[in-house]
Amino acid sequence: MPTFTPSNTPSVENSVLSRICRVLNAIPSGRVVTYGDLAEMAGYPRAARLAGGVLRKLPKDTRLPWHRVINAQGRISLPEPGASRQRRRLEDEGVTFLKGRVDMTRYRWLP
DNA sequence: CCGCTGACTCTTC
DNA sequence: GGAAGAGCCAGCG
Repeated sequence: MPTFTPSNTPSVENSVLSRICRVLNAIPSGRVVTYGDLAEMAGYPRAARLAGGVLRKLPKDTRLPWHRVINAQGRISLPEPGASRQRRRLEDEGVTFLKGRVDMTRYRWLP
């Protein structure tokens, strides 16, 4: 979670980013969600691209499970070399890929 | 206020 | 199933 100071009133950091991060932390290991799901669960229906934008700006060393977010097709949207890292992390958590795709019916997290 | 930009999605061919 | 086009939404210059 980012650190806030009462002085700065970040439009992005506070609302969107904090909500996204909260949802992100709630995703169990070995499960995945789509960008659309992430945005919706954060309170921004149909703002899938927004979710992607937030993830893109996360620091490389973040502890957040950013790798559990994939696109609606079950594919990784992150360009290389990130894609390889993401896939490896998911596989480490037990998520299997079939023909480059994640079996959404089995791993998609739906609270 | 305007216009452009995306780790996106959905619908149609 | 893959390509193409049209929505979508908030942030940013």
